[in-house]
Amino acid sequence: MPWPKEHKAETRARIVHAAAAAFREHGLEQVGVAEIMRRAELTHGGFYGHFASKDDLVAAVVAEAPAESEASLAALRGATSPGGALDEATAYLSPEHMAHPERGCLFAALGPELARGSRGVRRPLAAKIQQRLSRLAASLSSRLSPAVRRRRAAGTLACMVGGIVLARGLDEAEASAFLKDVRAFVRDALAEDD
Amino acid sequence: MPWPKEHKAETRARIVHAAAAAFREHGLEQVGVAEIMRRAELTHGGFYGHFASKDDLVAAVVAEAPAESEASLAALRGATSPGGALDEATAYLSPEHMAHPERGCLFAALGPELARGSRGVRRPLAAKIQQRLSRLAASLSSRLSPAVRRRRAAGTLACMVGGIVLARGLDEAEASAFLKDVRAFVRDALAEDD
DNA sequence: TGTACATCAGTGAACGCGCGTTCACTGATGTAC
DNA sequence: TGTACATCAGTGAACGCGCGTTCACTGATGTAC
Repeated sequence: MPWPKEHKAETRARIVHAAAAAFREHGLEQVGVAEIMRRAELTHGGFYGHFASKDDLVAAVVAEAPAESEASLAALRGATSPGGALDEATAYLSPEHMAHPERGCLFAALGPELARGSRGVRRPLAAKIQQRLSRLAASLSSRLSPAVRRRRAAGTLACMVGGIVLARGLDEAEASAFLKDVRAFVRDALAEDD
Repeated sequence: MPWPKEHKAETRARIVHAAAAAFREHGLEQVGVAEIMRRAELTHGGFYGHFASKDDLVAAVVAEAPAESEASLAALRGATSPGGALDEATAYLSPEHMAHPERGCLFAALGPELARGSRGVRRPLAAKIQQRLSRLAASLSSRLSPAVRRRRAAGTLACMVGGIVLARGLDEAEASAFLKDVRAFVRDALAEDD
C-alpha cells in the first residue's frame, strides 16, 4: 500500500464532517460537491474516489453526523455521561442550539428534506430516529413502565425537534420566549406523577 | 380593461395553489418554475407576469398556504368551527396528515428550508407561526392563566410539528406507533390540572 | 542503504443537463365610434 | 348593431449559469531488489 493505512478513511471522515456542517447550515440542495470538497481542503474531482454520488454522501452524513451533534449538545449541557431526559431536552431547546444548526441536531436542520430522500437516505434516518427514542426512553426513571417511558420519549423528542424547527422560523426575541415556553412545557410533562 | 377584472388574480391564486402543493410534496429546490406552471396549466414564460422571482412566489406561498392546510386539517377533524387544542393536535398527528404533506402543514413539510430563506420569506413565516400559536392558545380552557395557555400552545405546536417531521422519517409501521405515543403525550400534558 | 517501480489518492479541465430568467411575439378580450 | 383598435395575459424560444459527474493525468508514498 503506497499510502498510510488510515489515510483514505481519514480523508473520507473529513469530507463527511465538512458536508454535515454545510448541509445543516444551508440545506442539501444549496451546497454543492465542489463547496464541500473546498471545505475539506480538497478539489472536487476527488469526491468520486470516496462516494458513488452526492446522494451516497448524504446517506453517510445521516449515519455518521448524529453522533457528532449529540456530543456537541452534551458539551452544551456540560456533561460527559448521558443526562436525564429533561436535562437533554433543556440543552436541546436552548438559544445556542437554535442559533447553530451547523453543529446541532440533524433532524431539526434537515428532517423534511431527508424524509423525502432516497431509500439509501431514509434507511439510516429511520434507524437514527429510533436510536434516539430508545436512548431517551432509557434515560427516564426506571419506576415508570416501559410503555409510559416510550410515550414520554416520543413526546419529548417531538417537542425538541418541533421546538427548534419553529424557533428558527421566528424572530430572535420571539424565539427565545417561545423556547422558554416549550422547555417549561416539557418540564411539566415529565414531572407529573414522577 | 381587455380582460375580466378578476382574471389575473385568479390565475395568480392558481399558481400559488399549485406551488404550495408541489413544494410541500417535493421541497422548494426540487420543483422548478416550469413544473409549477405546468401544474397550473400555463406555460413557464408567463410566470414573471405574476411574480418578480421564484423567491417571491415562495413568500406568497408562506403567506397564503397555511389557510388552505388548516382548512384541510379541520376537514380531517370533521369540524367546521375551530375545535379545542387537543382535537386539533389529534387530527394533526394522524397517519393521514403524515402521508399527505402536499395538503398538510407548511411548517412540518418545509420548516427548515423556509427558516433558511430570504427576509421576504422569513417575515410571513414568523407571522404565520405566531398566528398559529395565538389561535391554539385561544382554543385552550379560559380557566387557565394566559401564561399557562401560551406555554401549552407552544409545547403543543412543537409536539405537532416535531411529531410529523419525525414520523415522516420513520418506516410506516414504526411511524403509526410513534404518532400514537405523541398523541397520548399531548393528551396527558393538556389534561393535567384542567 | 539506495534506487526504480507500482500503486492509487488527489487534480483540474471538460461534459451535458436543468434551472431561473428574459423577451419579442400572439391572440383573446372590452371599449370607442 | 357592427367593426377597428388598444390592451395586456399568456406563449415559447433562447440565454447564461451552476450543478453533478467523468476522466486522463500527476505526484506522493511504501515496497522490492
